[in-house]
Amino acid sequence: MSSGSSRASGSGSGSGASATAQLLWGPPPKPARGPKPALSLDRIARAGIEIADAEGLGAVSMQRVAGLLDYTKMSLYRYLPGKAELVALMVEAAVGEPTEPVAPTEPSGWRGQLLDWSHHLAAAFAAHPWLLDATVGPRLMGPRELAWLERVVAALDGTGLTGPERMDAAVLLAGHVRSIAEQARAAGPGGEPESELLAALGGLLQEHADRFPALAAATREVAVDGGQDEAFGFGLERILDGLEALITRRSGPAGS
Amino acid sequence: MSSGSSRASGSGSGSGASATAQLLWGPPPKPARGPKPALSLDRIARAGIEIADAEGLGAVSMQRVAGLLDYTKMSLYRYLPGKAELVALMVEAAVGEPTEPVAPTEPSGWRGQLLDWSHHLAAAFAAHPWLLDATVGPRLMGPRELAWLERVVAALDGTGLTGPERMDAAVLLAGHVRSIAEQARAAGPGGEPESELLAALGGLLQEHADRFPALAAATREVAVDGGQDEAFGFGLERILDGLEALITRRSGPAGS
DNA sequence: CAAAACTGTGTCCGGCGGACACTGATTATC
DNA sequence: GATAATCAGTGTCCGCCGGACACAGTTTTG
Repeated sequence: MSSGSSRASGSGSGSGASATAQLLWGPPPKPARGPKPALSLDRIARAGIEIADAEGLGAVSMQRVAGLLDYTKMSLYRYLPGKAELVALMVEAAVGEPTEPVAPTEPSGWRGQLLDWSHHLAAAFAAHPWLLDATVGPRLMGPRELAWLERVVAALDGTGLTGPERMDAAVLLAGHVRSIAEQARAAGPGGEPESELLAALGGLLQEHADRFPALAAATREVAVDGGQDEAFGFGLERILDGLEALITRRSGPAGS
Repeated sequence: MSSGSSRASGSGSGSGASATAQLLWGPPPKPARGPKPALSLDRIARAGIEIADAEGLGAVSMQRVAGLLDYTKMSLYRYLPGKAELVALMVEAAVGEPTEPVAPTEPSGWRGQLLDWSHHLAAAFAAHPWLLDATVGPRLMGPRELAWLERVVAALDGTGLTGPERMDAAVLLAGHVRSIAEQARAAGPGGEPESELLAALGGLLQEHADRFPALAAATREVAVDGGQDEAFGFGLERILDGLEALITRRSGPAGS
């Protein structure tokens, strides 16, 4: 199901969406009658994260997670309806609480807020690269994840942007952070500029430079410039510039 | 998976990267000695696309593809080293040849070029939603895919942007198109505004509106506004505005 | 005509997510 | 305190996946 993703779940017992919602949003730890559970959702999620951090999301299977906790695979199904829910919990645990706004809301402070937010999000992706795999496609988000979204939308309060526009801006920013994070991962966990993959791609590009003249020329310059950090900042500044242009264009003629 | 995705291949026989490269870039159809192959890479890829279009990338397995062609699974391995290569071929076949630039390169024609390019890319994602799943993470790109990238980089020739900056702009645009395409897919293949998933998310959001005030307020307005199309255009205009700001800022003081 | 080379097949393996029936511990009720 | 309901953890089974490998059949080369 890993790569398959999209529409696959919901085959088994519960209604997939609401089951996930219950786990992510309303986990009332009812006092039960039988024996006390030896495991907990938190421990399970942390075990999954440990595996994913070390070997990627593909290495996370029920058996692996259970084995790491010295239990059998089926024990986990007493806590989670399926693997999709496990991943959802892992994501929710790994993203962490969003950081507080740096400064209340100075005039044009939104730009600093968004900059800060983007860097924090990028840091989360860097710390847990598998988040890129776990957050693709339509899914149900947890409270932590929504809180991140809330922060960026709230930062745009008072800018004159409509609600949908603020949402669109959030999507725009998040998309950029994702793109760069994926690019950075392709280049290798460390700073090595040449993963076997990038080297192969570069070789092919130079080999067929006649078919891709602009591209070949552009990539030849990359070595001189920095790397992914530059790309991150560049796109970020472009987006913020674009937002600023819209905001001033709207408030300019009427207000100040 | 999907999700497995990332680093999983390369276990078996050939060196994963170069094998894929050979299939995508240099397929010299050598005249062979034995019986003529009854299948072809093209037919196999098209069968895979047919399944993926109908049921998503998760439904694409060797057995399914082989079955659709009335062959057995192992026959396919005579043509492809593994599933990763199959997906790579499917992507390369599905993206299609990039469209020609609309107008040579008028002054500030780059903006129209990029707009056109983005819409064509969005159309590709809409026609084959599984492309979103198939193009995540570090992969080797085929000539068609590189040609798309080439077109956007070429469109920025003569704008004063450096090579890396042009690449960064391409990543920025592509990331935006991806984000919107994923959002659109979540809303449902048709135009239904309420997939079960979005409804659940909206319900949760209103239920906890106190924790996400800005978000709750922003999403309440969504119904009034259009939908994903607006989001696409909005982000696109912001990015282009940001690029234009940089371009004019650079060439302004010196040139015209 | 033989031999080599190649295509397609059947069978097997380990691993995956998950269903289901079961044992055993715990606790609420009488 | 005895009993019955309930729930945690286990073992076994299934179908499906990607892939390895040996084999049969066919066609070209010498």
